[in-house]
Amino acid sequence: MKLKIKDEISEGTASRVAELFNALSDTSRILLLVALLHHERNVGSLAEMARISESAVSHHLRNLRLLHLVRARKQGRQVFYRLDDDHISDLIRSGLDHVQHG
Amino acid sequence: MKLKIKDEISEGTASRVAELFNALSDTSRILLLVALLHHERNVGSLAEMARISESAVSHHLRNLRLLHLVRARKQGRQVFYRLDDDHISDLIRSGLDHVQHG
DNA sequence: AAATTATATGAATATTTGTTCATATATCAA
DNA sequence: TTGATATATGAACAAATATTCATATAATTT
Repeated sequence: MKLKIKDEISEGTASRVAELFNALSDTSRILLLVALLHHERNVGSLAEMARISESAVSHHLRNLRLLHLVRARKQGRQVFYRLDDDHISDLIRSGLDHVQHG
Repeated sequence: MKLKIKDEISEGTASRVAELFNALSDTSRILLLVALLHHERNVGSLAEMARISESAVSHHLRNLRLLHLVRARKQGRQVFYRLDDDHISDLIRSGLDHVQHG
């Protein structure tokens, strides 16, 4: 079902939307989030997949956590991350879709 | 229909997805794009709605045009902009939706 | 307890980028 | 043609930010 959306929104709302998309506006973070589309993964595994240092991954995950895009689960000394909800994966899928086909 | 997406993509693909979302990662550009959700509008009207200078609007529109997010139509000395396709409005709607409800 | 492993954090740096200002181009009016 | 209007563009500056490096914390192993 497609909701109707006013063609004028508050600057505050616009700013929050921008903030959300901004979290998706970095190559490394896209690699991280795509890696989380199906399974949860720990930081080390994510670092490998995005080919950046674990420190860099940790910084990214912190931002993603603050925006509620990912959730953390600690198990022993590892921390497993997963996408916070289905809406996030839909957004990522839409972006991928737009780039690959449409 | 939900497509299955591999949980590992090339860095090139990730970079293009990031570039797409990056275009949506600025408050002014969100205000501009939301203003275009229903009607096409000229630059002056867009500047009013986003409350930034026409020059700033023009710079933003240039980037959005290069990424094929908006299309321009010249009529007399005015230039009317509209969203390039439905996929774009879906993305914006999803972002708004995520911020306002979900 | 000491050493090792996994992750987090703060500071510093380099790069990117949004806006402004000045100026350019194009179209219309007088 | 001259002047006014609408939009575009380039340079410059300030602000935001991704990564690295060094260090900290927490959990496990020896």
